[in-house]
Amino acid sequence: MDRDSMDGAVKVPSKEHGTALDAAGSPLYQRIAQTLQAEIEAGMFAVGSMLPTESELCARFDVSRHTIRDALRVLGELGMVSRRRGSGTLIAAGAPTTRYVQAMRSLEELTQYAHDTQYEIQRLERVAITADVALLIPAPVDSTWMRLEGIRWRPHSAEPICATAVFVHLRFAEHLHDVASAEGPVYDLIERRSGERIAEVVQEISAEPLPRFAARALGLRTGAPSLRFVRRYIDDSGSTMLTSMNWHPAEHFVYRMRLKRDG
Amino acid sequence: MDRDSMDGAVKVPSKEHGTALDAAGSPLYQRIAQTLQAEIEAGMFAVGSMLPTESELCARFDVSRHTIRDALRVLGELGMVSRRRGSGTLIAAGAPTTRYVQAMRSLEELTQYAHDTQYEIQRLERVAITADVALLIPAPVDSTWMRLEGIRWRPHSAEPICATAVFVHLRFAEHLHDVASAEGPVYDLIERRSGERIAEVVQEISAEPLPRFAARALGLRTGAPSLRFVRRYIDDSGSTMLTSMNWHPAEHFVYRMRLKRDG
DNA sequence: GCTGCTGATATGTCCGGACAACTTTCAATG
DNA sequence: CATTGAAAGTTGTCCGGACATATCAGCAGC
Repeated sequence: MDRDSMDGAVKVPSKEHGTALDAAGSPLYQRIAQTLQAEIEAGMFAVGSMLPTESELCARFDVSRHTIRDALRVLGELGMVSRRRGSGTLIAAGAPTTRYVQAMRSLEELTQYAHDTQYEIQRLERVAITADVALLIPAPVDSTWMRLEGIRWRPHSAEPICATAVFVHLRFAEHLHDVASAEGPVYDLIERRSGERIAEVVQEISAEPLPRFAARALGLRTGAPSLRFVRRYIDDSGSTMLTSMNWHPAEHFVYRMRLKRDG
Repeated sequence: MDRDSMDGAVKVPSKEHGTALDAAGSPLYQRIAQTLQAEIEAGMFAVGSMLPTESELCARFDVSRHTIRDALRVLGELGMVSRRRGSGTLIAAGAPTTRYVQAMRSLEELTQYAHDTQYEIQRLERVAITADVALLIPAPVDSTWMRLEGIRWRPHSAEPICATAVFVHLRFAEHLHDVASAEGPVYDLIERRSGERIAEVVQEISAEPLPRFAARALGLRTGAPSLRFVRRYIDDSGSTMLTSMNWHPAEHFVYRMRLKRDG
């Protein structure tokens, strides 16, 4: 009944209309967000349960609904709560999530190939998936996919950067007819022509001996040490659109990534 | 004078009070944001110049200031504009930035070692930096650093995961005296005890032959193929706090990362 | 010419209210 | 018992207004 008995750590002394920075040095909605964050971190609200409703929080802190919504928006951006119309505010995490992020503007930054490198396609064929690549794509053994084989070159260099094998799902086969003369990476071609969007990319990096076809393409012996990248391009439903495999000779390639603390 | 003459692509037909979804299927502020985004991308507003003020946009779209602010907040989250109180809204980019992100809650996810792996320290010493590691740390040749040498084990396995060499800046030497008995990774120890925060991590992955000390620790021959990770932990000022180097035997390790399209 | 003040202007914060859209609950109905 | 439908509750959207605070241009004064 008496709402004053459950006030919470945020003092609002004068308060007649709407003056910023009432008590402390930071805005009211930020202080409310900090109070709620501290209470969630302290376990006063259990993860998985519901936060009090907006109107209850309005009463508790004695502020307008707009101010409460600004505070809840801050918690949402921290990943601590998730909100659903009609349902309420769910406490999603006991602490701010995603403290370190690697961000890139485009998928080209993922591959780290310079913009002026050239891709030479040596082969384009329909193939039945063998057991060794079935796990990598992933796809059922004996299912049919399009397979591209090629080499990537630096502009004025005699040495190739890497050998590649790209497996593309059959439903995109029609978009590959002139892939040899097209510009840019294969996934970009597929995304532009089919209209399907890449929702996620999974990249696996490992040290592997060169398979025969890659060794031949690179002019090295089969089994020579190499750095292998397998990139799966995945759509909204979670199924693989295409998988690219790249073998880099061991001596000539370093993959670099940078993570920054966010906030 | 006549504000109707400069209306922009967003139709607001009926409109008497504030009904959601007036014309199309999405809220008004989102449609306004999309309109402005398209205009910026089309070059109608130059990058580096100022967007019209909130009140001008209110007049143009014939909506309240609150709705305009919601739209500008969307553009801000996309990284296209940056706003400054008293100054105005600066157009920061011609297209949404950082479309793909890899996020992690802690740096332990970067290393991908399971939580229950154990780190056995075999050596702790002051060393003068030699030319071959000077570039990796990076540090001047002949400068003095602390060097930790060790092996990481899976709990009930006879085979080690990797051999490691960690170089720690001298100013943290005092925090390493009982590192052998301490829990958790070295960077975490340093961060907790020194109070200095890691602002950034740079990781380099390459295929390298095993150096002698690592080969001995892993029970393999020198020069055997391996996957090497070099991680630099960097403070706010941009200087390296510590650098960790890890050699994984080629057959037993795959580094996996996942990037999602955001928004 | 430089400094400092003043006023205009822009965004930030906060209040109030109203209706829309969605979810959940529960009672009535078949 | 299962299904439907109404009602209550909750968040989303949008309007109006007011004042606070930061920025900048211009002007007066030294």
